[in-house]
Amino acid sequence: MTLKTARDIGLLIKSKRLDLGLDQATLAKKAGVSRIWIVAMEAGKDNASLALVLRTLNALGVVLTADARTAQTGAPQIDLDAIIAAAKAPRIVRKS
Amino acid sequence: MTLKTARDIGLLIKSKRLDLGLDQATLAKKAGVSRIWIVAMEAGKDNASLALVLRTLNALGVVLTADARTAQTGAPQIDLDAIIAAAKAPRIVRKS
DNA sequence: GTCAGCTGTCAACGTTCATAGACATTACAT
DNA sequence: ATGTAATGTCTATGAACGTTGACAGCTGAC
Repeated sequence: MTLKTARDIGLLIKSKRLDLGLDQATLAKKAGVSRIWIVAMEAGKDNASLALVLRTLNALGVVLTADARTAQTGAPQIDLDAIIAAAKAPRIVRKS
Repeated sequence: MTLKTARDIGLLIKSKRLDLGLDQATLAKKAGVSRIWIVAMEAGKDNASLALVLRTLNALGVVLTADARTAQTGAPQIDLDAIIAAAKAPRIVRKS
C-alpha cells in the first residue's frame, strides 16, 4: 500500500485497527494519544503531528518503508528542476 | 529503508535531497515549506505536521509504503492485549 | 584577502494542534 | 423497552507549530 496523503494514512490506521479487533479507545491508550485524535486521524486529518502518527502506527505493528524509486503517478520521471539545480550547485556534497 | 522515528524521516529527507543535488532553500520552495522547517525536520523534529512531511516527500519523489507484516523488533509477535480486546468486543466489524 | 552561497540559530508573531469533558446517535443484547 | 458499548461532534484551554527576517559560521571560488 502506498501512502501519499493523510487520508491514506487515516484509512490504513482504521483498517489495521479493525483487523486487530481494537476499538478507538483501546488503540488510543496503546498509542498514547486521545480518542478524539484517533477519530480525526481516521477521518483524514492532514495536519496531525508526525510523532503521534508514528506512535500510532507502531502501536498497530505497521512498518513504514520508503522506496527509492520515483513516484509512479503525478511526478515527472525526468525532473528538470532538480537537474538544473544540481548543475547550478556543484558544491553540494553528494551522498556518493 | 524502514521508518520508525522522526529522525529516520529526517535523515531520509536529507539523504534524498543531497542525492538530487538540491539545497535546503530549493527543496523548501518545491515542497511549499519554509527553509527553517527543512532544517528542523532534517535534524529529526518529531512534532512536525504530517501534511508538510508528506508534501516534502512527494517533492523528493519518495514513495511511502506500509508493510502488512508485524514490526520485527520491539513489538511482541503475540499481542495478548489485542486478542483479549477482540474477545471482549465481538461486535466490531472486521475488515474481511 | 574578498566574495558568494549554504547552513544553522534566534526572536516575535499569528495560527493551529491535542486534550478533557460532556453530549447525541447508532447498534446490539437482554 | 432498557442498558451497554462504540463512534462522532462540540466547546474551551494551554501548548506547540510554522513563518518571516536577520544574523553568524563555514566552505569553496576568484
